[in-house]
Amino acid sequence: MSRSVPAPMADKLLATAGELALSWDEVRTEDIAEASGIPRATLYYYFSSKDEILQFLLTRMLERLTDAVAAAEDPDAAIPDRLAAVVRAQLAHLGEFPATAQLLTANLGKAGKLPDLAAGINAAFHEPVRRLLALGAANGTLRPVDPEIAATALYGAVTVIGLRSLVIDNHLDADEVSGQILPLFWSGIRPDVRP
Amino acid sequence: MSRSVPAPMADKLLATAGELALSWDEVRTEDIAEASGIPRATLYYYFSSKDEILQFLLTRMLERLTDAVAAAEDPDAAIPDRLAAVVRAQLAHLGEFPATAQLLTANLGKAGKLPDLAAGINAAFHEPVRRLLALGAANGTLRPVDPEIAATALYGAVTVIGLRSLVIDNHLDADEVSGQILPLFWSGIRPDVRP
DNA sequence: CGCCCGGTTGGACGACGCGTCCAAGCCTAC
DNA sequence: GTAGGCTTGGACGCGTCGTCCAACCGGGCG
Repeated sequence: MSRSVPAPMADKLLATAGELALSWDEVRTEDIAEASGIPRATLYYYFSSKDEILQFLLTRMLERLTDAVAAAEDPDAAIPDRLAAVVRAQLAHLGEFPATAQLLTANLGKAGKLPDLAAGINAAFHEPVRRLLALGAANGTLRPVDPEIAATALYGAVTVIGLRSLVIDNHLDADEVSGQILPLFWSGIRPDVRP
Repeated sequence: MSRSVPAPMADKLLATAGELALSWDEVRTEDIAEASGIPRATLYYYFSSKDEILQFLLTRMLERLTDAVAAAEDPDAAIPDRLAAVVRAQLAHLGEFPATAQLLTANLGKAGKLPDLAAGINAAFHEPVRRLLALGAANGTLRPVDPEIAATALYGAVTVIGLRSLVIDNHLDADEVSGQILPLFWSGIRPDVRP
């Protein structure tokens, strides 16, 4: 169990994530200390292991994303628009904090064993989409599909396309990318019927 | 550079992947030795590092998948059917070799830095889908979408849904899962127009 | 037969990073 | 001024990786 981390230290850590290697076991505690300016002994005063530092970075990132998604949604708008807003907010977050986002996917092996991280991914990515898909199916503004499956598919598509954009282009334009993903999921790949 | 691995040793290693922890840095070389029956000294005779063993496992897995995908495709069938066959073959492979598939995604951080692994993922997952999407768009059997984006989206959706099925249900029925993914991508989530 | 040579193996070893511990310093509150 | 909590440097034990070597095995060849 870690002591509650003082805000300035949390900021330093989150700000420093970009300078660390992607594969967490190639990051030495001394690297974290150097990059963040927090000495090793102090890190171990607050965290009981290196993996707990990773967990801290990732849960903080997911909490912020969960909040950003909630803020992006206009409860009065039509479901398809709300869904678009959620996806755009998720992509915008990937673009804003690329380092932690890549840390998450690069270390899914560790992350998968931490229950609260799985819950965080669910709260930030899966659940907001699943809810809207179910609502839309119920009121007829979306075609009825299995919301569980479709939400998972969107999660996979959004994160993989987002990370691909980050890796290849080294940046991510949320409007541009969501403008590519959403029409694909909206209309599918069935050819338009000729009238 | 690793010596060419004798076939019996390769088989032992691939067969043993399921007994190893998901996070590669939690796997000790001694664990690999015990699980596979190949002594540590012999492993280091063929591989120059633990990561090279991981790379070997993953590239072999991706090569098999690439072959399976090529075999599943009937060049005379219609593009949408060929696309469905490709996706089904990918899911079937995830179901058949769940351990290596999970190893791949759990250690993307290491895998991402190895160029031939990235190429392997492309050859097994991305390229076959991209090609069909482009062909279908050209001959009108698929709605024209950016094949690059759509192939990436399908890759994300297929792997994430496949792994979710493996983790939750502990098995994967390729027909069932492809029967859920394909209609979603085929028709999208736009509500059907009332005539 | 005796030799060579490549593969196989056990065991020892150095390097290195993690996590622990302690003692000294510092600051604040009382 | 003193007590208690935070901060830090430095040293240490421990486990794992990767290396090395010497011994062994078995087949091919002169």
